[in-house]
Amino acid sequence: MSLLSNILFLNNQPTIHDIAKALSIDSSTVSRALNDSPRVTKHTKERILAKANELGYQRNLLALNLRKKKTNTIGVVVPRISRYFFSSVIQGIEETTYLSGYNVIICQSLESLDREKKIIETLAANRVDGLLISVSMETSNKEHFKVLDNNKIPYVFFDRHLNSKTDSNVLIDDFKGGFDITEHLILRGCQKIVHFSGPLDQAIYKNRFLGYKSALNKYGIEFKQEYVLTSRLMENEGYKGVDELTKSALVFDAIFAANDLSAIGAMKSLKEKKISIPEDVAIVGFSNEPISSVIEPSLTTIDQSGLNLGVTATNLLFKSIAEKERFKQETIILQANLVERDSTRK
Amino acid sequence: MSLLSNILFLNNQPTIHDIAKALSIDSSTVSRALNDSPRVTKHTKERILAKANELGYQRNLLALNLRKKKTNTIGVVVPRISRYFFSSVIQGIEETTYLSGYNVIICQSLESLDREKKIIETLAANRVDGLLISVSMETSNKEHFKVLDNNKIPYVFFDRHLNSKTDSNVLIDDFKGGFDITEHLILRGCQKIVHFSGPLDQAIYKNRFLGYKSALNKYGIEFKQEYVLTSRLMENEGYKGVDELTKSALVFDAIFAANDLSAIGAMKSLKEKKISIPEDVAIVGFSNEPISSVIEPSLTTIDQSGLNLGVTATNLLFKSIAEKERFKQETIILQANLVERDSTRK
DNA sequence: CTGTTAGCGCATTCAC
DNA sequence: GTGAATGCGCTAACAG
Repeated sequence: MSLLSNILFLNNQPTIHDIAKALSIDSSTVSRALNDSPRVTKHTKERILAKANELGYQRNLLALNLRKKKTNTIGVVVPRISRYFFSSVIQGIEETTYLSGYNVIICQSLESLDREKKIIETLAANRVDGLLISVSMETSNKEHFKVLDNNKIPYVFFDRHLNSKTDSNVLIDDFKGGFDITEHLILRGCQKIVHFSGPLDQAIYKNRFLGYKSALNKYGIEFKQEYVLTSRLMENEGYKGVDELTKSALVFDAIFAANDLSAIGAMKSLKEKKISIPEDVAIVGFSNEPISSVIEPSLTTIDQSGLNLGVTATNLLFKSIAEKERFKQETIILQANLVERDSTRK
Repeated sequence: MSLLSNILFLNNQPTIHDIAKALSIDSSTVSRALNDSPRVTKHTKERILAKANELGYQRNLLALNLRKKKTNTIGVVVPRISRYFFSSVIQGIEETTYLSGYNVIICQSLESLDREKKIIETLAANRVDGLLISVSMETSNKEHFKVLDNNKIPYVFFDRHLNSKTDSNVLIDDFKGGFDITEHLILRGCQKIVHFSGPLDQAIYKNRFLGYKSALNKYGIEFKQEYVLTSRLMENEGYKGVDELTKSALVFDAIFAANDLSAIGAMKSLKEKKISIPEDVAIVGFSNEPISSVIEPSLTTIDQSGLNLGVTATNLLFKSIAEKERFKQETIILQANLVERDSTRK
């Protein structure tokens, strides 16, 4: 029999039927034993567990999930995992899911709408129980979320959202962040503040921009369009932004960059041009990238606490999953604080 | 009928049977049509597709994969996605899988053996077609890989491996890297080179260490144990390392850190202590972290090209998956080049 | 070209 | 406490 079972099991992964056959019992009993059902004798339970171990049995989650119509898995979609902000959000997500036994599938859209579409379809096809997403820079509507609605898969936007009250969102107060950071610069004596902005059909960049304008307005500083440089906020765009500024001979005494990458790029360019940042030009970024404190200790930023955001978003999603039928949409806005790295500056 | 179908489909995700019933045909025809089989009339194909669209049908990959015994998915396990090196490897992996229609599940062990075990079990239970892994710092044997062997799931180690010829590995030539970097320091006049090393039961750290020793030997410099500081190479450990060195009053003129994090930590500490790095102490890291060039333009590193590593590892895994039965183990060693960031140094 | 049948691996109802 | 039967959603062999 040992030989027979060896032949039978050689090329196939063992199933509950295999272990049932080997023990001359029914597979349903094996199933119960493996799930530690109280309706199975201790004795048979032990025999089954021993056999399962012997055969190297590993339960098939595909079959289980198909049967249960639940995967215990949530999908996470971010533009790029290499961005510190997103990996810290993921950290928060995983901490939360780990405790409740949920699994996480992490996907990167790489700022491409096409990839985002494909990812969402795949996740829906894989029947994830829910979805956490921060949309790509190319995403401005939620057509491709219909698949999720059709399949009743709940989802929560975090950080990068679509500005809709009918969605569930966990957000940073970007308006206040933009306002605070601009005010901070003004109070330090800056009057000609350049703003490196992102795509304005993206709610977060629009709100940061509006915060910027609002602060200027409060202090009676005239808003000038030429002080706003719009890009996709990649590092090289921050770099080129400074180039443009110096070439155009526009006078400026501060830069408020709408994200960390562009701030870093700007910093590099200023350094190369030997424009002394602490004295002549202040840069303020929108980030919780810790590395920035090394690059430029005087860089002031808005700390977004990705960890907290991740935890909050996951819990909101869990709530939606639990409520199942017609879950109520909800928007949570977290406050982010201005962090001045180097308080010795004037 | 429209009402009936609405009631029927309200709470459940539509299946091929639903669309078959609605069209009074068999589900197998629907299946064929959805897979664009040539054995279905154009006419019925169109009817089916229209209906599928109308119902918001989304195929269930759980069922498909269960049936086909293939998931078209590979698992990737790394210590931390936030480490630039790993996220660049992932970049390479995704580029390769994207082209062949494979999906990727990314998991973080967070340097914990326990988590690594659980992750591998989950991936095995989910029947991934293969696995790419860079082990945690706590991993020194492959007991927990038995599940994969039992289920005939091929796997390839990249970067952090277990030094076994019976595995498939895609590696960096760490010995040569350690040698090159040490030689580089010696040729620049350094004689008292401190080495920040990692757990020596990890092949990569051992090999970097052996490369270090070998270079010292070549140039007739005596190896001294007190010049080697072993830790888990986190940033704060690099920081504390320098503290220890200055406290112990050990004379040194260079540091070779076995990874980027500890190099960054060391750099910070030196900066704070106002020890002029370019003149008195040289630091050399083992990394392709691009940010380091901003932190300290004079930091020389070994460039590991994570992208290339990811591509190579994925292709090797694909080969193993294709060969299926008794795939041959293979080790590929990639060369990494020394990159001197600031060539103006003496 | 389309329908019938069977089964992937599992859990769950209903019997006994 | 255990077995028999059924079905999750899908594809593939076999008919016709």
